[in-house]
Amino acid sequence: MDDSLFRALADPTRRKILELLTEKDRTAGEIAEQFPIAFASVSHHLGVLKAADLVTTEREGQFIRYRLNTTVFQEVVRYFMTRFGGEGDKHA
Amino acid sequence: MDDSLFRALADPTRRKILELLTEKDRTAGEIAEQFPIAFASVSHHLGVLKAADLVTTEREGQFIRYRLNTTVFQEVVRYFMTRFGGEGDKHA
DNA sequence: GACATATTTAGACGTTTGTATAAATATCTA
DNA sequence: TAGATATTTATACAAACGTCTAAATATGTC
Repeated sequence: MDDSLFRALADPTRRKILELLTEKDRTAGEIAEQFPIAFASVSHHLGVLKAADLVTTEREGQFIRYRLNTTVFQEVVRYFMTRFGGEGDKHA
Repeated sequence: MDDSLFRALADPTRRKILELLTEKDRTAGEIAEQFPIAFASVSHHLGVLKAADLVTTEREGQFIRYRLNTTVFQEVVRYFMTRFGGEGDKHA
């Protein structure tokens, strides 16, 4: 399990971004306007999330669309269930 | 979901500590000797894990025994499954 | 090409983090 | 009480982090 993944999840703004992307894909600007910090700061967070492979990007003209990479989340769930799950998956 | 939890998981040494505690409960010293860093540094990590409620402690004479708090891990799994799971729990 | 919009990159700055050493606290044994 | 062992707390410091402003890059429109 990659270190960058957990470091990426450590910041609350980034987790909020991921939750926003759960609803639907969004452009960088759409994401940024949800937060009280500078666009450049959000862009930095998006870069961290992308480096951790938690999101993917696709250019659409001027815009860059961000999408959740659900595959990685399934790996995270597996990580926790196998190592620390206890009986956590019994009633899943 | 508490912020301290994800911050606690962000450090590789702390994740290693948690994996050690998966096998069996251990005293602070038993944990510390597994790492190349100072005992005091490991003690700091243990404090972070305890503050995040990822471990519990119990004094046994001179020793302090650390134990994994599996309840919190189940909450983490639930967090990921509900928010980002996609179809991750279908084949669990 | 020139200008507007969308986004990232660069550089700076204060805060947090992980580590170390030294001192403090707690328990056990004699 | 004195001394040994186990662990934490205090303090310091370099590295990493989150944020900012300004500049750079990319695309679309005129």
